[in-house]
This record gives sequence, structure tokens and C-alpha cells, in this order.
Amino acid sequence: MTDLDPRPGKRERLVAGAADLLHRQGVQRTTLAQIAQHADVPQGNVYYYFKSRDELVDAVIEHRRAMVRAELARLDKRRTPKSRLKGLAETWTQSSDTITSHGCPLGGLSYELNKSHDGLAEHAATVLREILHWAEAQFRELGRRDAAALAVELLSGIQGAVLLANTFGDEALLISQVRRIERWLDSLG
Amino acid sequence: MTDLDPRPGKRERLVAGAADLLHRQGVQRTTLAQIAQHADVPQGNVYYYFKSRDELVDAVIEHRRAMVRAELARLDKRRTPKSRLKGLAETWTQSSDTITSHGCPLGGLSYELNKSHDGLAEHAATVLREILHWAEAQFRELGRRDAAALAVELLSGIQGAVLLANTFGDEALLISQVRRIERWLDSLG
DNA sequence: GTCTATATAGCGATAGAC
DNA sequence: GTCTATCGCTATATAGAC
Repeated sequence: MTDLDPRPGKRERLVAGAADLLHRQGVQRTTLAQIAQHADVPQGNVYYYFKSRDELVDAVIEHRRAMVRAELARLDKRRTPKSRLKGLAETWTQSSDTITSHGCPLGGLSYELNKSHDGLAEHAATVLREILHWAEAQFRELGRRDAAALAVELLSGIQGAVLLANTFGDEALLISQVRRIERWLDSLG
Repeated sequence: MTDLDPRPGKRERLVAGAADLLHRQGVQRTTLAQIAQHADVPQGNVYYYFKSRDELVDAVIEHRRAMVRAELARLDKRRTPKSRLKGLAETWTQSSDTITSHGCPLGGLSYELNKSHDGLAEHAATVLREILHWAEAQFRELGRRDAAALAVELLSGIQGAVLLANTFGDEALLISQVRRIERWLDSLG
């Protein structure tokens, strides 16, 4: 964001690379050395861009939020709320192999941070809450009074399927459960 | 198991205490020093009972499996498969405060181990698979051809609700989703 | 068998030359 | 702004007295 950034994109490379590593290896297991190497930045230099490791993780969460908002904005262009909700569910099958191997980037982040970093955990929770509220708005547009509960049912169904698919290394499990959820959406008034 | 165990229950105390700590703090964040202190055993002495930290974690997984088997055996005494399945779902609400605070002991273990220890992850997966197969047998006894898919739907619905309840610190979310699942079970042929 | 003291390694973070 | 060298800490694991 500064005018004189000497190697533009360095900070961004750091955040994007960290997001990928945190997803694949988890927050706890990923070291600064790995993140720096992955972004082709000397280890000590990371501290020029981030005051601490936690601040980098925080930036990763913001990066995830931006990705979520972009996806929801894309889905907003669809004509019917039902089609938007189905599009949301399909998000998790579009990269079903990666998700089966490493879990949901947001769900995993949230689960792991809840066991340690309180402030970061709340930040991660707001991103999932954003998805939840978006889904709730779609169900409300469908005329459902129980929109909030339906949004929870949708998102927890997906997150649970991701957990089991990841546990058993079973990509088909994830795909079939998302299909079931789509049929469920179709069956709603 | 040995005849001359000088302080009987020491190994058991170590495993049970570790199971509790791993649940509350996660596998990665929990240190041997904490486990030893929690079980009132000197740190170095842990290595008399376990060759390595991983072996202790492995024993914790076995301990979890024993708890699961005991619970399923208790549920087996119920007269109808539907009542057994509802009892299974209620397992997660009987300690809903702990589960909201720290997640599902099995789900969390599996999710975390999948990001690192391959051998341990497979071991943890077998415990969840045991629950899945048990539930599948109940659905089959209900006369359902799609028993396997229904078992996945049941367990993933629960695991997803646990993730969201843990993420938002919302115990009511977990309870209401389990109630919804029980109504769903009631509605089945 | 029990326990203390310690070896060894890897982490996040910092100092300071350039 | 960039990078190297290193500090200080904490973790697992071991050696060896008792």
C-alpha cells in the first residue's frame, strides 16, 4: 500500500504462501522459516512486514475473508436465492481433492485457533459468520421464517462432511454429501 | 498388566490425563511436562511407560476407542434401532458445555492428526469408522437400503454442528441441531 | 523402577551491518 | 529496506544416580 514498496507484492506473496501452508500443515506445525522459504523471502525480513507471527496469521485470516467475499459477490449475480445457495455448497466440491486432503481452510483455521489464540480465533469466527449470514439472507429471500436455523444446517452439514472426508481420505463422501444437500435445497418451498 | 507394577494405575492416570489435555489444548500444544504434571508423575518417568510422545498419543486414541465401545454397548441395550441412534446423537449434548468449549474429542483428534502424524491419523480414523459402522447397522435394521449414506449424514451433521458451536462458542446451536437430527430420525420410516 | 539433571534441536524474535 | 547471525526459550528425549 506504500508508494515506495521496493519489491511490490512481497507482503502479498508472504500472506498468500502462508495461507496455503497453514491450510496444508495447520497453524501450529507451520514455522516462519517454512513461510519465508515458500515466499522466497529471507527469514529475518518477515519481521519488516509483520511485527509477530500472530500478526501474519491475522493477515492470513483477512486474506481468507477477501476470498470469501469475492466468492459470495460472484454468487450474488445468480438470479434465484436457491441457485445461490447451491452455488455456495458447490464451492467445497470445486476443489474436493484439496479439501479431502487438508480439510476446509476456514473450518480448520477456526478449529485450531480455538484451542489456543483467543483473539485470532474470534477473527476467524467472523469469516465463517459472514458466510452464515449470507446464507441466512438467501433462505429469508426464499420466504423461510427459520432462515437462521436452515443456514446453520447447511453450513454444518458441509463442515461435517469435510471432516469425515478428510478423516477417511474419501473424496466421494464429500461429493455425495454435497449432492444430498443440493437435493435438500431443491426440495425446499 | 504386569504383576509387579509398583504403583498400579500410574500408566492409566497418564493416559486418562493426556486424553483430557489433548482434548482441551489440542495435540500440538500439549507438552509432556504438562501431561506428567497433570498425572502427578515426574517428567522423565513418562519414558518408562512410553517409548515416545507419539506412543502416548497412540495410547490416548486406544483409550478413546474403549470409551466409544463402552458407550455403544450401553446403547445396544435399547430396544429399537431408532432409540439407539437418538441415544448416539444425545451423546454430544450430554456434555455440550465441554464440547462447545473444546470441540469433539474424536473429531478434533482426527482433524489435527491428519495434518501431521500419518500413522496416528489412521488410528484415530478407525475409531470414528467404528461409530459410523455401528450407526449403519442400526439404519439397516430399520430397513433402509441407504444405511451407509444415512450414517454419514448423521455423523457429519453432528460433527459440523460441533464445529460451528465451538467456533461461535454457542452451546444452544449444538443442542438445537442435535434436536433437529432427532426429529429427522423420528421422521424416518 | 524412580527421579533429577541435562543433552540436543528447533522455534520465534532481535541486533546490527550493509 | 534488506539480510545474516545469533539470542533466549522451550520442547522431546536420554543418561545415570539412587
